Amino acid sequence: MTDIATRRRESPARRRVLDAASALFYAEGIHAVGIDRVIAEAAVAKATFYHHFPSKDDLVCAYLREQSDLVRQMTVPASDTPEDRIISVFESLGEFTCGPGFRGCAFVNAAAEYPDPRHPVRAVVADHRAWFRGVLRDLLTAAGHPDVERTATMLVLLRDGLVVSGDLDDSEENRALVRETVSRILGGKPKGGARRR
Amino acid sequence: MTDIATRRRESPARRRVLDAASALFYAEGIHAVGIDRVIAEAAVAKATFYHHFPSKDDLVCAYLREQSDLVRQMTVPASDTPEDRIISVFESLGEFTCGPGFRGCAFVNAAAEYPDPRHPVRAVVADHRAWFRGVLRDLLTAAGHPDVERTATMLVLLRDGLVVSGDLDDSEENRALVRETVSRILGGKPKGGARRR
DNA sequence: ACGATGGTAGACAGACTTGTCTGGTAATGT
DNA sequence: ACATTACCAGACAAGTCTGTCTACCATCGT
Repeated sequence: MTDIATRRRESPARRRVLDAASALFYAEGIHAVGIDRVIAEAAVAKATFYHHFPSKDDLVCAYLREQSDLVRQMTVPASDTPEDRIISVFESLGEFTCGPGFRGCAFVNAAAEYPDPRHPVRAVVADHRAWFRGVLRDLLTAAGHPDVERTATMLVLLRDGLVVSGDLDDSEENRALVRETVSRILGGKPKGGARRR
Repeated sequence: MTDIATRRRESPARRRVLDAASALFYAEGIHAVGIDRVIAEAAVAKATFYHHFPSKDDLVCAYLREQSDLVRQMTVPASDTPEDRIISVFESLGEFTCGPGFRGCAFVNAAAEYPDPRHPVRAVVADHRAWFRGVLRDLLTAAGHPDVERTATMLVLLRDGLVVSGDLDDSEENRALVRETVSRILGGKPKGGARRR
């Protein structure tokens, strides 16, 4: 979606607005950043801003959609086996949470600020999450995993844990455990109704 | 901390403010709820509010401290074996995320709205997380688990996953998988450096 | 009897919020 | 040549935000 050709065609002012908004919203939170801050940082007139984005909500959705696009472009797991590809996805995630400016997941953080499930922002978040779950489902299926749906759900839990704890706890410690955690989740074979106890 | 004796001794107006603030902050977010909303809901004069809470930040911290106290009171895992107690803690959490008014974790949501790690709100969040990790560490130690620290870290990741995904995805599905997920995390024995490939 | 404490009601200040509107300039496509 | 489009600068409206302040009332311990 947001490839180079599209960017070249798009208006420079709009680009500056989106870049400024992304940096500010992610670093400081959405409600905490006013339109005036965004247009000042983007060096854009107010009328120009409202020409490209009819409301702040539109800007927020555009910000999240672009983040989703960027994540999708970066998530191209290139490894030998499908199982290694799953591990690769999560190791990238673990490294991401150790990055210098990491402040949690843009989607989780945005959802915390927009509690109404019917709000458009929530739809963008849900769309992104559905995509990620689909990636995991495909990889598990390709790996011939015997319990695709349930394991995909568990891996989504791990994903959310990594982005939250990566912001609030020691992200290096988490990164060092990513591989082992994925292995434990993948490796526990349920084998019918037999439960440990 | 917040036991019945303390509550009886405390001022009714302050109690109403804290109750109103807790409900509003949790349901709608902190930045989205102004002081005027809180004092109107609590039926309290503005001067009275600022008498008990010098600033909004103080109110937010008091809200989170009380939530932490409530969680600690509710987290009294009564089961036979320590391992069952761990499962019990997470099954309670899974049920909690299925509750009617569940809107995610108060601490995670608050942290999303206060990105500055040096902010007092972040200290309350960190304190709560340290307590929870300590509970897991103690239970794992009591259970004689061979890998206490690393497994505690993984279980914290699971906790964060449950509270985030419980708000954004199908919380019933997560609840149905809690027991199995904890088992997989506990059960995968690292046994020296042997890694699956 | 009296001061301290805790409470109510509401005006006020000053900053900040989103969003609209006027007016003018520059580039671009037909 | 001309209309459309994109852009800039900034005033403005109407509301909300946190926090302060005045003025008054009730209760209670000493």
